[in-house]
Amino acid sequence: MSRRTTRRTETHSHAKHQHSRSRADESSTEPRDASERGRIDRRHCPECDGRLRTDRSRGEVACEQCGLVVDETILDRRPSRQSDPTDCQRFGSPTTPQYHDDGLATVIAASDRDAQNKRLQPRKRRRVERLRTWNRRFMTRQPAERSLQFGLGELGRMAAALELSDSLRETASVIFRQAQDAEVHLGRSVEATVTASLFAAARQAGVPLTMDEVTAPSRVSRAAFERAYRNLITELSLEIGPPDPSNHVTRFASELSVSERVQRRATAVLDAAKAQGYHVGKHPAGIAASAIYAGCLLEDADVTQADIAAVADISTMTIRTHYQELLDAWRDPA
DNA sequence: GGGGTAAATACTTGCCT
DNA sequence: AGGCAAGTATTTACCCC
Repeated sequence: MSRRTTRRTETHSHAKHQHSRSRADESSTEPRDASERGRIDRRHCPECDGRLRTDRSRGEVACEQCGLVVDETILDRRPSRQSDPTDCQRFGSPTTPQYHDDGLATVIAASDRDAQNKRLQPRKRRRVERLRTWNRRFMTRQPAERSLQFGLGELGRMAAALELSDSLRETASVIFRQAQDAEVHLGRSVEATVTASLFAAARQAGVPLTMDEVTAPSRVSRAAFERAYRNLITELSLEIGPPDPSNHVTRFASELSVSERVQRRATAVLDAAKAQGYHVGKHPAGIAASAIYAGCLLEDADVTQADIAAVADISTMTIRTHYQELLDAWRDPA
């Protein structure tokens, strides 16, 4: 993996920034920049507050000061080779970590015609057939390459079954490749590692996905998955925080159609509690639901514990056990 | 409906074989 | 890889205000 990814792994917590920002970049309609170094971004680095620079040729937004890559999925909007035949730097499709050969396969066409679309001579045809066979064999010859190909295929299948975003799938692909490089799954099921990569990517991106949900479309047992996940975390030393209840707050709030003020209160209460680590080891949905209830009390909203418990799929008792402590944490920040 | 207690159950973790 | 025990969190049943 490149130096860029190294920097990224150290700052896993910025995964969220990548996702939220890439969309903004793709939809950007600002004029192209002619300079080679790229233009200065309006935004600032989330880590050191330095200036961000967009480098179209590399397809990334990076901090000038500390080098943190905030986004490496932006579109290259320079003119394509079609509009400038002399520009050999840009040709073919963009590369993607989702395929074992980065999407840059050399494929010998299946038809028996040459570039001028003329039929090949029989002798030449046999030769092309032989080349085709060997090309196919070489592409997936090494076992590692084969399991990579299989794994990424599985990953795509599961991501589709779980209806996950493309960016999440890309993150999972990168994690799976790192696992492959580190030989995490030697002697273990590739599928378990795939499932674990997907789950790790979801956790990093703050996507509320439970262990049961990821293992559902997978053919591995829950126990095998858990082993693979633990191995993945330790071997790649991924830093993954406890599941973040904040993601649930937004969802529950909209399902309950509570006011904007209530939601803001709930978020504030939750942030205070998170700062004190209150949420660690507790059911994220339970904490989120309790924060909403606290928000409703503070704003005098007419929502019962039972209403919230129903949308959060938890018991009213859980709300009662948490909301007082959440309010205490909010009133008396550490 | 809100608030509580006690017991049952679920889940995690560490340890052992 | 599986079983067990201990600890913690959550749920259920039930009560009172």
